[in-house]
Amino acid sequence: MSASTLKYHEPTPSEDGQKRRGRPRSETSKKSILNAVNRLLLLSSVKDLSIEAIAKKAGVGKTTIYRWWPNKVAVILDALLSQFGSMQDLPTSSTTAQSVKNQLERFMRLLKGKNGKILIEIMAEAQSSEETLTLFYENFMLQHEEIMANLIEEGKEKGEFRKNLNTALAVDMIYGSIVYRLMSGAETLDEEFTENLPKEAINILKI
Amino acid sequence: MSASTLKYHEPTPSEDGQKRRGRPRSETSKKSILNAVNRLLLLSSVKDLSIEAIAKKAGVGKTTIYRWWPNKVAVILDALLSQFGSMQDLPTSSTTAQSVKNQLERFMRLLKGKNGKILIEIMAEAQSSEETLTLFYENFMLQHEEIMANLIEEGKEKGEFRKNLNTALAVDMIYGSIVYRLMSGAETLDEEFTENLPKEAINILKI
Amino acid sequence: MSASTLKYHEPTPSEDGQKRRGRPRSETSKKSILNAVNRLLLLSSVKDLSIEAIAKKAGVGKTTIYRWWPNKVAVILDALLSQFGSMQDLPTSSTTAQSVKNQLERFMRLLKGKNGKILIEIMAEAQSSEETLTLFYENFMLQHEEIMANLIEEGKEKGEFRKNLNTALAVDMIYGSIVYRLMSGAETLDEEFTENLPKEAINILKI
Amino acid sequence: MSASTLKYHEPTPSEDGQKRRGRPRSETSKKSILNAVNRLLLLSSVKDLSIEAIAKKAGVGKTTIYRWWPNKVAVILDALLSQFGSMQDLPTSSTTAQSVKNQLERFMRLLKGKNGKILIEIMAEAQSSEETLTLFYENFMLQHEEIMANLIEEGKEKGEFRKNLNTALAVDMIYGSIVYRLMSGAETLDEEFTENLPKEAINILKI
DNA sequence: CTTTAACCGAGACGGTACGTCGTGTCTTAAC
DNA sequence: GTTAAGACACGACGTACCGTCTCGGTTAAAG
Repeated sequence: MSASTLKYHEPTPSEDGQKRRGRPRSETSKKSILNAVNRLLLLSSVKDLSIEAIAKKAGVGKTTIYRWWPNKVAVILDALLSQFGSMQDLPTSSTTAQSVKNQLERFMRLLKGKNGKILIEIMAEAQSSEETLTLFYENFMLQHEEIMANLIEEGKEKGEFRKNLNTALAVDMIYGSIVYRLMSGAETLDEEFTENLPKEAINILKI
Repeated sequence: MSASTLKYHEPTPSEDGQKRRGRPRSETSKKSILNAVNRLLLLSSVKDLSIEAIAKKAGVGKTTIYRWWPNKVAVILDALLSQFGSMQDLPTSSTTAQSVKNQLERFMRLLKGKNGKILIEIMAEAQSSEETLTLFYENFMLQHEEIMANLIEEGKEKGEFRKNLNTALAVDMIYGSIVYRLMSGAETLDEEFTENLPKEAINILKI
Repeated sequence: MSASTLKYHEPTPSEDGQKRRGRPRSETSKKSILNAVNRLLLLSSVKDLSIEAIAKKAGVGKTTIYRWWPNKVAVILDALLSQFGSMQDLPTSSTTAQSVKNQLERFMRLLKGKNGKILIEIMAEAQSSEETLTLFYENFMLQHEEIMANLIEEGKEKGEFRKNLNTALAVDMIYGSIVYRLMSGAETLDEEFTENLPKEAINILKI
Repeated sequence: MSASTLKYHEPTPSEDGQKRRGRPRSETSKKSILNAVNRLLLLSSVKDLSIEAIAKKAGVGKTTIYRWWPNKVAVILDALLSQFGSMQDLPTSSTTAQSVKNQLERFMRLLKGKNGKILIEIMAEAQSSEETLTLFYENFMLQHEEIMANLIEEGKEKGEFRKNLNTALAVDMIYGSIVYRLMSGAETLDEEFTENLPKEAINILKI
């Protein structure tokens, strides 16, 4: 499974057999846009990052950006995901509890350093419209949630976890605590948090 | 304890004995500003709400707003808190678990309807700067967190809750799940969620 | 010779052979701006005329005005000159004295009615900075001064005018008297003045 | 005759015999206001000088300024005239021509250095309303004009000057040339001008 | 020797306009 | 048909002053 790109990038009539007419989409432009975003994010917040600045830094017309992404959130999310690389399935572990732990650690490793801050800023920015919110949610959070939900269900079936556990709620609590911590002013996820969360998560899941 | 106002409203030299010079702050203006914000929030999102629109609606100069609040988040947060009214201490219940439940239900009742959406939008807006973030956190979330943290500690001492529980983490998980749910696109906290969260919260705290 | 436009209107790289890139300047906007200024000047003074009002009346963004003119004086001067139309050379007359008279009458005709008042208000407004002052002087007064100075020199050579006459001073006196009269509160140049000035001007020039 | 103050400074019911009740006007404030204006004029233009800045520099409430002067032009004009000191009548000279010369030189001496620039800026600022214009004209220019007009009439009667001379026009030309020169960008009246103007003025007046 | 009235400083008030920035759209010529 | 360039209408920003107002306090003449 891959989380590395959004689905905007196929030129519009994507599904017909014959070749598209006219000048093809410039891959160079796409790369330099995502590249520019990533470089700019080192210097400024998501809020302060403007499409205009991206276009200028990337040496690209604003139109080119607007043609391929619907809004700022989409571009930045795309740039961020391009950094994360593809999300391989985790190798299955001995116990489900261990799998949960692995999964959580992998997720938090993604958000180490500036990335956590940036992701939270994107999530915040995404709140401004229904459209961007689902864009963000479905392209990023949802897949992590699904993996975790499946693991929990698996644990419940195997008798490792409490049967009376509300899976959806547990997922909200686990990912919610990470998001909430980052939103409360923590610059990054400190070591204490990254160590304790998986342990405590297991505690609340187990019988 | 009161959550009804921010600390911006004392004219600058607040604590000295002698009287302030010059024309005193207009309480009428203050009220009409907070009022305007509350009325405007019914029609538009926090993002789309402009200082200019508030000033116009309130029949007030923009300067008057900027004189008393440092930014949009502060005004809106203030207006919202003025709606919530003061936060009385909860009457102590039979068990700590019950107190936790009561406290959570009270919190979620505050966020019923549009208020939940608005609060999350403020929280999102507040992400744009360190300053607004602490403003939001310290004037709203922090006091709720503290109440809950105290209850959990109390429960641990009384032997009601697990001794090995990480209090801070538990608080993050509980409030995080609410915030995260609202941030994920839920227009409001549905009945299912508001019923299940307190139950599950007790489950993870108890032995 | 033409006095009908300032030199702001050539897009920046004016003199190179190759075509300019990007969307070209909108002539429609330019016209509607100058038009709006001229209509607004009928109702309000130069001082009370705001860039914002012009933009609104012209149905144009403020930025479009700021893009092409450096300040209010420049726009208004431009609008006024667009009214005056181009300045043809006068047909040479029998005597230089007659030419001087013709030139003066033409100048004063330009300033009949509201135009005199407006021009003086622009001149007044232009005093606020070195930049606007030279803008005004070089784009309007200077050419009139030069014509007059040339005529006076010609008259001196032909023996019509006093050899010991200080040409520059004479020009200052003649145009100065007009400007000064308008600045002293005269709404317009009255008939008495417009009749007498040319006569008296000839008197002080002649032997 | 005195040109050193405007007539604003008598407290409102000026002409009745008995003393006014209440706290009398503070002369200290008046002085520090005029003083502040003169100091500020060394640093900024008349246009950029704000009532607020004057009040601050003078350590005075804005209300105090507005109580005694109707507008900015009035305050600044007042401050400038307080610098000029009183205008004594000139001692009569041998010839009227000499008197004219003396009068002109005295006038131009007043405008040496920054004062010329400032006066012209006041005159420019005064153009914005009928009221300020007459204020400026009647409190400053008019008395100079009258002296000159009287001298010219005297010269005509004595047979020194041309009988067919239009006195009003001559006055406009003479003072107009000075004003116009200063308005055209000259920082000050240079030596050449101050030497030549009186000579040329006599030339155009004489037979 | 208290009242009364006008003054004073400070500074908040409702406004207006400023000049700038970013949005998303558009119109060119070049490829 | 896409691209870079860049002009466009629009809307909001935060600031500066305007002229007015409202306080507490002062300073005199009038009662």
